[in-house]
Formats: sequence, C-alpha cells, structure tokens
Amino acid sequence: MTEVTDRISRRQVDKFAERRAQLATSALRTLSELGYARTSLREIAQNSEFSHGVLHYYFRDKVELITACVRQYKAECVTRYDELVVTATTAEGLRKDFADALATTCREDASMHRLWYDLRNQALFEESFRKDVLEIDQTLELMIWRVVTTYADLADRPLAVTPSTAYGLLDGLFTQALLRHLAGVPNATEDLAAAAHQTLPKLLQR
Amino acid sequence: MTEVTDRISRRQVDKFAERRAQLATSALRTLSELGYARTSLREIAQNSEFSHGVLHYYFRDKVELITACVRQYKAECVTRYDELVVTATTAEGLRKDFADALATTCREDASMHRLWYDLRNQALFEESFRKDVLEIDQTLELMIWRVVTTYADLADRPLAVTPSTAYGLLDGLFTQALLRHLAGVPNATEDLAAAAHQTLPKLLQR
DNA sequence: TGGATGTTTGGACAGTCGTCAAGACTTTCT
DNA sequence: AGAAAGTCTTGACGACTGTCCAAACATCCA
Repeated sequence: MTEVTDRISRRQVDKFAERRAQLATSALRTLSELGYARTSLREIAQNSEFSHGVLHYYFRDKVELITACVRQYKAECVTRYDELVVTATTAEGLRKDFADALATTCREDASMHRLWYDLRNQALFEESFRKDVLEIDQTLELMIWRVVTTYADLADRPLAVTPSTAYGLLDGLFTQALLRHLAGVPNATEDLAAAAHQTLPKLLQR
Repeated sequence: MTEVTDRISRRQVDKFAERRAQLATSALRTLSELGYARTSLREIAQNSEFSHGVLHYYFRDKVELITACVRQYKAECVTRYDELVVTATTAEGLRKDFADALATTCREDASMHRLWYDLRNQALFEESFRKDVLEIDQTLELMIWRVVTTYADLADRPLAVTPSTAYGLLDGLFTQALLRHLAGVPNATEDLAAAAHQTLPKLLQR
C-alpha cells in the first residue's frame, strides 16, 4: 500500500519537477533576451506554451522561479570545460584550447552569460538571491581551478595564485569581452582568446 | 541686448544644469541602494526634496535621467587613483598603496560600485545605455593604465599586457571581492588587497 | 506694480506588474 | 463508469509604473 502510493506520488513529483524544469527553461530563454529588470511573469508565460497563471501553480512567487532558473543554469554550465581537461595532453595544447573555448563561449552563449552576470548583480542588491549565486560562483571557481591545476601539472610548474584569484582574473577578462562583443566591437572574442592565452602562464610560478 | 539675454539665458541654463545635477545625485543615491530594476522615478523623487513631476521637467524620460546619472558618476570616479600615481616614488610603495586603495574603495564605496556594475550590465541588454557605458569603461581602463604604467616605470621593467587586459584582470578581482564583501564573507576586501598586490608584478615582463 | 517667464506641485491617465481564486479540463484510481 | 486528484485557463484585484498636464507658485524684468 505504502509502496503504491509512494510510487504514485514519486511519479507525480517527477512530473511536477519536469514541468518546473520546462518552465524554468522557458524563463531562462526570456530572461536572457530581456534581462532581469525587463522580464515579467506574463512575458515568460507568453514565451512558453502555457498561460501566466500556471507559473503560480509551479512556483510560489517570482523569486522562487528566478531561483529555479539560476539553479538550472548552473547545472548546464559548470562542466563546460571539463572535456578540455580530461583530453588535454600538453600544457600548450590545453592553454590554446581553453583560450579558444572561452572565446567560442563568449561568442555563441553571449545571451546566457549576460543573464548570469545580471543575476549575479541582482545578488548585490537582493539578499534572497545571494545564497544560490554564491554557490554557483563557487562551482564556477572550481571549474576554472580544474583547468588551471591541470595546466600547471602538464607544465610541471607550481601555481602562484589561489583558486579565487585565478577565477577572478579570468572572469574579468570574460566580462569585458562579453560587453565589447555585444556592443559590436570587432575582434572582441579574438582578443579574449589572446588575453586568456597570455594570462594562463602568469598564474604559474616562475 | 543680446549680451544681456545671453547672460540671462546662460544663467538660466546654469541653474537648469545645476538642478539636473542635483536631481541626478539624488537618483544616484537611490539607485545605489535599490539597483536599477527596483528603482522608480517616484522613489527617486521621494529621496530628493522635490515631487515626482519635476523629474520630467528636467529630463525627457527615464533613460535620459539614468544616462545623466551615469555621466555624473563617471566624473567623480575616474580620478580615484590619480593621487596615488603622482605621489608614488617606488614600485613597491605604489604596489602596496594601490592594492590597499582598491580594498578601501571596495569597502567604503560598495553601494556605488554595485550600481556601476548594474548599469554596465544593463548595457548588455539595452542598446541605449551602451555608448555611455563603453565611454566610462574606456576611461576606467585608462585610469588603471596610468597606475600600471607608472608601476612599470618605477620598477624599470616593461609591461607584458595590453591596457584592456590589465583593466579586465583587475576589474575581475574587484567584482569578485565586491560580491563577497556585500555577502558578508569575512576578509573579502583584505583578500582583494592581497590578490591585487600579487597580480601587479605579473603584468610585467620577467 | 504688473505681466511674463520659469519652476514646482499633485493629480490623472493608461498600462503593466505580481498574485490569487473560481472554474474548466485532464488524468488517475477504484 | 464515476469519483477524486491533479493541471491549466481565465479574469480579476490592488498596487505600482512612466508619462503628461493644468494649475499654483516663484522669480524676473519693464
């Protein structure tokens, strides 16, 4: 008996979670187009296949929806460069591949990244976003750290920076490139690749 | 006759510009507290000594007001570290003073800086902000470049990075520290000082 | 002093916002 | 089959938004 109801409720929970994820994906698309300040629940619903009322069936309020978006975003981006890490055989190869991958991401996922920066900024004002944002930020830092430590290992030289410094430095380059790329500055992403390529060795001890 | 009216109209223009600046200052205070997404014209007016209607007497619309705020912000921040540059006598002294100044700014002007990052992010979505934001960003880059070149001169070693790379790297450290500081992470600004102190020499050729 | 000009107020407007709830529709179980 | 539970739509609500305007107020010169 309990097994049956458990199975049922689990199935329902799964369906519930599935639809939540589906709505969060729609919301992410809208948010990445308009930005946090200009995105309304009705706009999100309009870009999905549901009406605006359904959002309050799956999410308590707007904050919970946005939070779910942030969490979903995290899942799909924190392993972005892991493929590079496991296939890397030489320091120079990883250095070049990572720099190029940064540039490609900046070019092709520009909208999603400007949303991440937007939400991260909201956390500077709204306390309710901080926990999730800091958690993602930490995960991104670790992702970068995997790249950097692998690079150091392959180069057989010790690192000269902390994980947080490495992340801060590279993230700064990316932010800058994203702004220029979206503003139509020529060669913004190529410059990012060059700058990252130039920066990686500086993270190692001489 | 024309001289008189010129004098009058100039005086009126000055008064007009003065009030604009006064309102922009009020708006900046409100924006830095609430962030772009949560700031309304009525809220801005309420934090000033005027009613909400007056904003439309001095600014065509909200975009023009925000733009005026951005321009005003620029004027007061682009010379922030110039004092350091002109008084610096040794590379090590400048290195330490700059790192400490970054940390102090992050601690004491946190609200204003989160606003800058917020508005810079709006430019990623809203085309109308881009021109002014890119102009400020360029000015900030030059401000950092003055520090970095002076540091290189005093150290008597050539630089190994472009102005844009130097700015991107240091800005990334600052952004990260600002988030952590506002989130209440202990030692966030001290870590910023340490990271910047550690980073400066890496911008020089070995 | 009186009239013209410049400045400020406060209310009204048409929209939009997040939220909610009543009811219709669907699916599921007995 | 019919009842029960889950899902979705639709319309409404009060609050808030940017914008505009008529009228009140202040300042100025003739």
